[in-house]
Amino acid sequence: MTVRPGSPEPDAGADPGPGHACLHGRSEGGCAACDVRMISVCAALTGPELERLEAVSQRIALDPRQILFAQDDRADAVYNVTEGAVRLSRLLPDGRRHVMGFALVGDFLGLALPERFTVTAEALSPVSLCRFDRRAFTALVEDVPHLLRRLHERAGYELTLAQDHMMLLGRRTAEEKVAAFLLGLRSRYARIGLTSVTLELPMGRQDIADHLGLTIETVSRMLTRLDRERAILIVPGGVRLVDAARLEQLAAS
Amino acid sequence: MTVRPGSPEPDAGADPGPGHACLHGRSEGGCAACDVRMISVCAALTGPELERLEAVSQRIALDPRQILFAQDDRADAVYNVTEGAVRLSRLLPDGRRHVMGFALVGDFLGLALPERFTVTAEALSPVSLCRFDRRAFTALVEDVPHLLRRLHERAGYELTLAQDHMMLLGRRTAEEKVAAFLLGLRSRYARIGLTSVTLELPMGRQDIADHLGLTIETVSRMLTRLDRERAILIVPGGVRLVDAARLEQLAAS
DNA sequence: CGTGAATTTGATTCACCTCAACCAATGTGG
DNA sequence: CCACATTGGTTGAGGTGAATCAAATTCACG
Repeated sequence: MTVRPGSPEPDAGADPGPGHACLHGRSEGGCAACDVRMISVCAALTGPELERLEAVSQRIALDPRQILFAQDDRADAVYNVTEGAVRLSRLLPDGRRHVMGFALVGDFLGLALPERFTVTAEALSPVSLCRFDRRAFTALVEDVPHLLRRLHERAGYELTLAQDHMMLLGRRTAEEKVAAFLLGLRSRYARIGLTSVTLELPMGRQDIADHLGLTIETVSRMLTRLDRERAILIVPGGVRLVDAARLEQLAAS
Repeated sequence: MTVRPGSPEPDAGADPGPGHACLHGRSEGGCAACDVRMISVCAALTGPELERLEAVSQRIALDPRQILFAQDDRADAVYNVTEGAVRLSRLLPDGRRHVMGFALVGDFLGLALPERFTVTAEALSPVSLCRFDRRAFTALVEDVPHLLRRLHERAGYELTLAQDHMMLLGRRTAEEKVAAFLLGLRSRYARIGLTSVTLELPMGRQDIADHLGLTIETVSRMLTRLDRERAILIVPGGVRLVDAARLEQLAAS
C-alpha cells in the first residue's frame, strides 16, 4: 500500500466516512473565499452578485455511489462540483449504457438550464457540491448578463469536448481511445491545478469502457498493453504516465 | 426518373445553377420578412434590434462543394442557414474524417461564438446563408441579453444532440445507427416544417458513413437491407420511409 | 453514348466482443 | 483468526460484426 492515489485520505486528514458533513474546498468564508470559484462559472460574479448567489446556494455532500439526480428527473436545481468526481451516464431502454463524461472539481451540472436532466449523475468518490435552486439561479442569470455569458462560454467548451469525443468514438481504435482518454483526463486535471504524473482514476474499468464504447475486457487489455510497453504504470487507484510522449503519439490527436 | 426528392427543382421553379444569386428563403423584405426567422436564433429579436441585425448581415450563396469556412480558420463571422444543407466535418492529422453533423435550414453556425472554427463547413447543395460580422454580432449579443439567452438555449439543444450521437457511436450496431440516422433526420426536417415521408439525403454515402462511424460499404449494405426488409425504399437522392414504426424499433431509442 | 464518380455487391480478414476462468483484495460471520 | 463470499480486475480461447480488399453496376453529365 505504498502508492495510493485513489485512497480517500488526502493530506487534509481523516475522512469522516459515510454521511460526513465536511465541506471540501469551501471554507466558512462562503463563495468569496471559495477555492474553486475562479475556475468555475461563479468567477463571473463579484461583490453583491456573489452574495446573492450565496443566498440561494446550499452545500451538499455525497458518498461514493450516491445518486445526485437521474436521467429525466425534473431539474429543480443546478450544481457546481467543489470536490470529488461525478459520473454522468445515459441508459438505453435495453440496458446498454453510455458514460457521457465525468464531472470534476469546478464543473457545472445543468449548464444548459434544462427542464429535465438528460443524464444520471452519480458520485464516484466523496463529493461536495454547491446546489442552486433552479428558479433562483435562472432569475440571477436573467439579471446578470455576464453570468449567462460565462455559462455560454462553458457550454461552448463542453460542445468542443463532445466533438472531440465523437471523433474518438467513431474513428479511433481501442488503444487510441484509451491513450486519448488518459491524456484528456490529465489535461482536465491540469486545468484545475493538478499536475501530478500519477493520474487518479476515480472511475472503474467498466465506467471507462462505457465512456469509450469498449468492453471492460478491452479496456483492461489496452491498459496492460500500455503498461507492458512502458507508456504507463498501473498503480492502485490510477495510473502513472511514464511516457506521455508515447501516449500522445498513440492517441494521434 | 419518377421520384426525385434530391432534385434541385422544388415547386418554386427553375434553379439558376452554379453561381446563382437567388436568395432562397429570404424575400426583399429583409429579416422582418424572413421565412426562417422564427425557427432560427433570430426569433429572439424584434423591431429595432432586428433592424440592427439586418444592418450587419450579408446574404451569401454557395454552390455545392463550396467551402464556407475551414477547421481552425479565424472565426470572423457567424452564419445562419436559410436554404440548403451544410456538412460540418473534422479531420484527424492522419486523414481520418468525422462528420460532426449537417446544418439545415434555420441552423446557426458559430453558436458558441468561438475564436476559431472547430469544423469545416461545406455546402452539400445550393446553400443560402446570412453572414454576420462576428464583432458586430457579439456587440449585439452584449446589448441584447435575450439574444444570448436564445443562443444558449440552442447550444443546449446541440449538446443534447451531441449526447444522443455519442450514445449512438459508442453503443449501437450498424443497422441501429443507420435507422437512427434516418429517423433523426426526419425529425429535424419536421422541426423546419418538412414532413414528407420521402426523406431527401443531400449528403453522400461516404458522408453518412463518416457521420456514423462506419464505412461506406456498411452504410450501403444496411440501407439495402432496410430496403429489402421493406422498412424503407431507396429512391434517387433520398429514401422513402415506408415503415417508420419498424425503423423506430430497430433504432431502439 | 461515353466517361468518371458514386454506389452496390461479394469474398475475406481482423479487431474487438463474448464467454469463461482466474486472481487479488476486502469484507464477514463463526 | 480463518473459511467463505463478494467485488473489481486480468487473462485466455473462440466467435463475429464490421472493415478491408476487389469488382461489378449504376448514375451524372458532357
